[in-house]
Amino acid sequence: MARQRAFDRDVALETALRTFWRHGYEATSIAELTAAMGIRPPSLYAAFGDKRRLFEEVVGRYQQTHGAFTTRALTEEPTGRQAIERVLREAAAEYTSEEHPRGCLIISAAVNCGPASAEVEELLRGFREEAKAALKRRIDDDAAAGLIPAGTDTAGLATFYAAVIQGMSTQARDGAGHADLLRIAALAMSAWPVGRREGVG
Amino acid sequence: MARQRAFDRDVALETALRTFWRHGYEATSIAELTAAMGIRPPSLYAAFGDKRRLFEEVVGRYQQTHGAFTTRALTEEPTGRQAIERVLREAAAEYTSEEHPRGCLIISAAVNCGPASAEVEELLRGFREEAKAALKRRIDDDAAAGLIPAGTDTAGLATFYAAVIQGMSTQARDGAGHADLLRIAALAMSAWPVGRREGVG
DNA sequence: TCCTTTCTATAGCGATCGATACAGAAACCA
DNA sequence: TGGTTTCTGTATCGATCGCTATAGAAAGGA
Repeated sequence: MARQRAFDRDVALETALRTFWRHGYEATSIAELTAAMGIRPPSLYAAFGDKRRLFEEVVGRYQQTHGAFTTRALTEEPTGRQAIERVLREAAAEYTSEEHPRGCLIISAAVNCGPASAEVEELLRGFREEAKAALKRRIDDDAAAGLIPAGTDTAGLATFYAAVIQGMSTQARDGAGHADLLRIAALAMSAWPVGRREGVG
Repeated sequence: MARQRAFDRDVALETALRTFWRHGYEATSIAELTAAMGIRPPSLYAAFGDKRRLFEEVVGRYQQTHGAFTTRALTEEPTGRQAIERVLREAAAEYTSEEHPRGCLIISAAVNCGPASAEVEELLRGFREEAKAALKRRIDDDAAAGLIPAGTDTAGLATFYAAVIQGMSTQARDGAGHADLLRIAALAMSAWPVGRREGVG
C-alpha cells in the first residue's frame, strides 16, 4: 500500500560486500558504497540501518556464501585431516578467484581500525577465533579416534593451520596465484602428525 | 642562528612508529599522532614533511630496529634452514613482545586503504615481496649446496614461510602468545624438505 | 481521483580529516 | 641590545566523513 523499493536489496548488499571486501570497513566510505550500489545515502540508510549494521549484514552474507566452504569442508569430510586438507585446498581457489576481491573478508577487512570502530575489529577477531576453534574440534576428533599420536598438541595444530590460512589470504592479496597457494597448502599438510594410517604408532 | 626544536625528533619518531604500528596508516590521524608525540601540527609538518613522508620514515626506522631481526638472521646463519628457523623463532618473540604493539608493522599497517593511500599499500607490499625474495635466496643457497633434494621448489618454500610469518603476525594481533607462535614455527619447520643432513637422498 | 504511505533525490547537518596562515616566542649573530 | 631566523601555539582552511531533514515522486486503497 505504498511506494516500493526501486533497487534490488540483495544485489545492493552483494555490491556492498565486494566494496568492503576490497578496501575494508573504515576505508570504505558511504559515498563509495552508494556510488557502487547505484543508490543515494537515504536509500542505503532506510534499507540497511547504518554503516555498522550494513557491514554486519555483509559479514553474515559472506559467511553463508563466499566463506561457507570452510564450514562445509569441516562438516562433510570423514576425518579431521581430510577436512583441513580440503579447507586449505578450497581456500587456495577461493582466495585467488578472479570473480571477486582476493583473500578473506573476515581476515582482512578490519585490520586497520581507529578507536571508533574497535568493535568491528573485535567482531571479526571473534569469528577468526571461532574458526580456529572449529579446526581444533576436528583435530580433536582425529585424536580421539587414534588417528594421530596420543598427546598431540591439537590446539597448537589448530593455531598452525589458522595461521597458514591467514597467511594464504595475505599472499593472495599480494598477488600470489592459485598454484602458489596450493603449494602452501601441500607444505602445510606435511606438518600433520604421523599417525596410524601412515603405519606408525 | 635561530630558535631550536623543543622536542626530541627521534623520540617523537618512535612514538609515531608505535601509533602507526597499533592502528595502521589511514586509521591514525594527525590529531592522534600530535597528541601522542606531545607536539602541535605545525611542529610535526616542519619536522617530518607530511603524513605520508612521516610514515615512510617510520617504516625505515622499523626496518632498522624492531624488524631488523629478519635481515640479521638471514645474513648471519650458515645455512638457509638455520636462517629461516631463526627468523621464525625470533618473530615469535618479537610479534608477542609486551614492549610494543603486536605483530609486524610491514604486514599489518596498510591492509585497509582507500584510493587516496593506495601507494602506501603498495610500498609495504613491495617490502613484503622483498622479504619473500630474501627467504628464497637463502633456500636457493641450500639447494645449490645440496642440502635439500634437487628439483625442490624453492620459490614455493619461500612463499610458504612468508605465509607462515604473516599468519604469525595475525595470530599475535589476535592474542596468541609467545609459546603459541613458537609452536607454529616448529610445525612450519617440519615442512622443510628432507635432505642430506637428515640421512636421505 | 484523492489520500495515505513509503520510497527517492537534493541539499546540508556537525564533526573530523590532512594541512597551514599567522603571530608570538626563543635562540643565535652582530 | 637589536636583527634575523626558525620554532611553537592558536585558530582555521577546504574537503570529506557518517548521517539526516525535507520535499517531491510513485504505488496501493477508497
